[in-house]
Amino acid sequence: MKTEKARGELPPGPIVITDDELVSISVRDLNRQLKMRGLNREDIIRMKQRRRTLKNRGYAASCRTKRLEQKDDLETDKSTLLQELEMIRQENGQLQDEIDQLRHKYDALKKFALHKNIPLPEELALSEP
Amino acid sequence: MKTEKARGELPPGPIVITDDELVSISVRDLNRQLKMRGLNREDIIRMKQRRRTLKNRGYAASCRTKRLEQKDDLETDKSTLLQELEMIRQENGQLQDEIDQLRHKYDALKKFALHKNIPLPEELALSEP
DNA sequence: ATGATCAGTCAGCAA
DNA sequence: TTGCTGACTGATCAT
Repeated sequence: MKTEKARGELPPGPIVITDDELVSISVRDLNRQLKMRGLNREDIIRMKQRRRTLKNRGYAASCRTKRLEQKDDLETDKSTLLQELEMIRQENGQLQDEIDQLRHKYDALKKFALHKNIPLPEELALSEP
Repeated sequence: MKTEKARGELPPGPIVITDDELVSISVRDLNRQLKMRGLNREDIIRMKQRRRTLKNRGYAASCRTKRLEQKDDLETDKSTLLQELEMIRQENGQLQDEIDQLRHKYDALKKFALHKNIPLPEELALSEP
């Protein structure tokens, strides 16, 4: 970052405006200020260019910040998804266990009926693959 | 990218070496070459600096490439995880359906026994919340 | 004109 | 010395 020049109250001199002011001032006001003091076309062009450069400096900073934010977002998304996946995998295992238990009990019930020679209705006698 | 200067076969002149050569040559060889031709200390310093700059240009390119790759990796990881999550959610739903079906059939079997006044063994008579 | 982004340059850190 | 990265600059593109 370039150092900032201190500025008095509008002394007509070579240093007319600080960087901060130059970037924030509107084009209209800038032109007015430039006209108020008598400035070379060269100086005016230089001033305009300095303004553009300062703006660019800001844009570049935004760009970098944005890039970092996007990266952070992606990383956050990723770890969130990983956690979510882990949760669901666990849930999945529990469901599988539940199925196994149910199937066991169902089979036991059928076996009981079979031993007792109790005929089951067709739709209840089917086995589960 | 800066343009590349063509070079003849070691003519002792101001242009001694191309950019490509300058970045790839070893420091030892560079020093040898510089000594072979009689060069100012200034020219030598300039040459060294040019070499460093060229190297930096390459480093910057690597840095950008790397950054892009990492971003791509993150994005790939993310979409993979999303797919995986979708798969597992579906699987989960299927398991849940299976459980519901099993539970229905189990209940039906118990109800059947109840109507027929068939006493069930205790561990088979329990209901599942 | 403004804003964003790329490639190149330099400073400064780390290996 | 080498390699990497943050910040700055100018070029270039789009709005």
